[in-house]
Amino acid sequence: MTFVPRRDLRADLVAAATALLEREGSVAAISLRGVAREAGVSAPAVYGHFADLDALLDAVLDEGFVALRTGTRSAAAAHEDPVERLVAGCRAYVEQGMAAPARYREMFQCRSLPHAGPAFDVLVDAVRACVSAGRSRSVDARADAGLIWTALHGLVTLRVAAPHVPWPDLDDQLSALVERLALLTPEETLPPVR
Amino acid sequence: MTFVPRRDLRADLVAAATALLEREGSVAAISLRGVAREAGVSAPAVYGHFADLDALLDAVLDEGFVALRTGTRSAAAAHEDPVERLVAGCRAYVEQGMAAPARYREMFQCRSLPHAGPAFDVLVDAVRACVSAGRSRSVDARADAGLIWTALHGLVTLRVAAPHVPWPDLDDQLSALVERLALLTPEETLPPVR
DNA sequence: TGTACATCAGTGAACGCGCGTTCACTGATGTAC
DNA sequence: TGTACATCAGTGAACGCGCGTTCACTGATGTAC
Repeated sequence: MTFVPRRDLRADLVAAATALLEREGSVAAISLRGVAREAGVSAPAVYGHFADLDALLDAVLDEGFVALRTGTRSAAAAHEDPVERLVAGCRAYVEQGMAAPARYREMFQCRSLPHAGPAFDVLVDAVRACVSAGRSRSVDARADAGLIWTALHGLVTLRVAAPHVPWPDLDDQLSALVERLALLTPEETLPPVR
Repeated sequence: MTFVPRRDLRADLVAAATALLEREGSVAAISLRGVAREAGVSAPAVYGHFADLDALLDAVLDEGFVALRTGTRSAAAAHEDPVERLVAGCRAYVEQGMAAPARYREMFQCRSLPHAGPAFDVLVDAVRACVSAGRSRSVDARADAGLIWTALHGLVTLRVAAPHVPWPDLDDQLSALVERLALLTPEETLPPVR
């Protein structure tokens, strides 16, 4: 029995394609030969692990969805207060997106967004928790969660697209967006709903 | 003197590339030969009007910026009330973006966004007009305009990216975003600032 | 322990294809006389 | 009005290139005896 696998070429290929994606800025600029070159392997070697280039790129984007989901979940889980949970989750979403902007953009392009539904429900629940705690005036948590997602998506993509614009502090923008769109109220204003 | 120019191949090429862009979904999928084919002309004919494919694509995106600017300006100009102006301009922005989604996306990708500055100032002024009329509680019009732009950008790109999601009514979302992010107040609540 | 063999991940050469770009050309349009 | 010519937008053939994909292969690893 060997505990030292020589190499996980499949993972290396996904990593190479991910690096290439950020360097080139678009999946359309990525070639199977280019990924193989980046991974230090011959082009036909790719076929041992993926049916074709599309399957490899699918794996890259799937990894992005996993990172987005686990990142936001663990960030939210680190807080007890529902408002802090909501804001922390949103911040993690933006950070995950901006950490790999080209991958983030491609994830939301021409795909069925298979992971979107459950992830969005988590956001809706986070808003509902704020309402239950008397910290949000929202009367339609699902609709307001949609506004928040929209704004977070805009925050990631617009900042990455226009890096030369003198943007305000990211955290200030994020806090303002979440506070206003989730209709958050100062902690002391409203008593919890009975 | 002839008033019937036989054909404006330059305009035809830009139109062909624009159509191709929406069909393919990405500038990276567009080839010089493909554009020439779409325009019914040989590939070398392109060189009579553009230095290369990049110059042609620049013309396509420039046309997009012009459409975005003129569309929002004329929509805003149709209203007297500052809140109506702001909302109408924002709605026109979203409509222009969604009318040519692939072009819109590419406009905000890897480019210096040359037209962004002045266009953004128009938005800032629109928010300021609401403040002056006592219709907005904003204390930082520039920052709040940044939030609005962010949200509008997210609205266009997220809806286009996730068409299968059962989105709420576009106008409802747009109104809610602008109202909350521009800190608009009901007309009768505040008297105009003196 | 040593030898023969099966397995299989990765290689290198080859293919056909569409690409960007060049070049000499053609043929319609406009002008000079 | 008619003829000769200059202009110039667009053509078709050709080039070299990187691509995706195939194929027979190689050589290291693990197993059977």
